[in-house]
Amino acid sequence: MAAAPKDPRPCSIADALALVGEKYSLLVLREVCLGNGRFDQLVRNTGAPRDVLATRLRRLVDAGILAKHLYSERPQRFEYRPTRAGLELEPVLLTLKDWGDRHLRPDGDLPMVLDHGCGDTFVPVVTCRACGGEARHEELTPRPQTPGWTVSGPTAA
Amino acid sequence: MAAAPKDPRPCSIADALALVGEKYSLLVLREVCLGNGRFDQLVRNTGAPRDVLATRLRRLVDAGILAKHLYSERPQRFEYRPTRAGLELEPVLLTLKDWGDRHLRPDGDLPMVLDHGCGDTFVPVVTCRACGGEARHEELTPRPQTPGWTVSGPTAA
DNA sequence: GTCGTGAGTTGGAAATTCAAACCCTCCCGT
DNA sequence: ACGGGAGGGTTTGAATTTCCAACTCACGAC
Repeated sequence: MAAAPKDPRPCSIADALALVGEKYSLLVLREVCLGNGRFDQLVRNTGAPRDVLATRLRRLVDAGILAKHLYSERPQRFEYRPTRAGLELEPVLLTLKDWGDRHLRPDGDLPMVLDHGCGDTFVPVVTCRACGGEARHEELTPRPQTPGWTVSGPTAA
Repeated sequence: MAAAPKDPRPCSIADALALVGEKYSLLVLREVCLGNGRFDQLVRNTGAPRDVLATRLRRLVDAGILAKHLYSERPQRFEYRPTRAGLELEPVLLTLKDWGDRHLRPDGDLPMVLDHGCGDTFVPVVTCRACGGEARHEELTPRPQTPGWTVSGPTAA
């Protein structure tokens, strides 16, 4: 019989969400990736209260997702920019945006469109690094590496 | 001069997060996608308080992301399963997991590994539907479709 | 009958969020 | 020198949420 764990499942998704899953954090990252990294821009564009925004920014900087960038000495003025690690969260934003575009906008009236360098409109597809095929739920088999944690069989609706 | 908007930027990311961005929602979806859709499993595996979990489940069902599935009449027992829309959030989970695996586990000690149908370990790559190329930040040009909202130029760190 | 299981609901204390106001440093025009 | 204004926050107190433990209700098993 499997152990009856008291703590939640160990999981990189949970760990990632502990850093960027709080309210506004991903919206901050969105703006910062768009190049709108100043405090007042972030307040306006995300709608976050100023104090909450200050807290989130500290956390994201501490986590190495954003960095403060001086754009003016005298008066000292900073701008937040994504670090390498922050930019690597862009796939999360892209897939989330795509889901929202497809499921929350039946009219097809998108607030933002991305153009890809190839000349076409960008639509994300998640593929397998090894074979290049699109990720389909039925072709993914989860293998928990921690004893006591299981998955339960057919996962379709 | 651009308008000075009072409301936050209209955005599918924000709209999607309004549905699935609350604490535990994506962990619930993770478990449900793994096939662990029963209330007590969700409590144990996500760590969510029972009342919060009940609230989240109602919201996700209302949003059409999960559906209740009767697995036993007398006594009536339900299980939550992802709908089509819920399964289409899997790319978000996959990219988030990958980020967590790479940035939050320097030891390379992953709590879960996914096997792909192709026989290899699954690692997600986000590609452009049109050209098949991997999405790179510098090759994506955002074009806001709503007047008054801008993006500010170079977005690299 | 009493115990155990599954799926929640209830009640109150603790932690977060929110909005508005405030502060500080500098730059500018007069 | 003085009065704005902009940028980047901090403070304060009220409104929400979260958390946790305990409780409920419906059954089935012993």
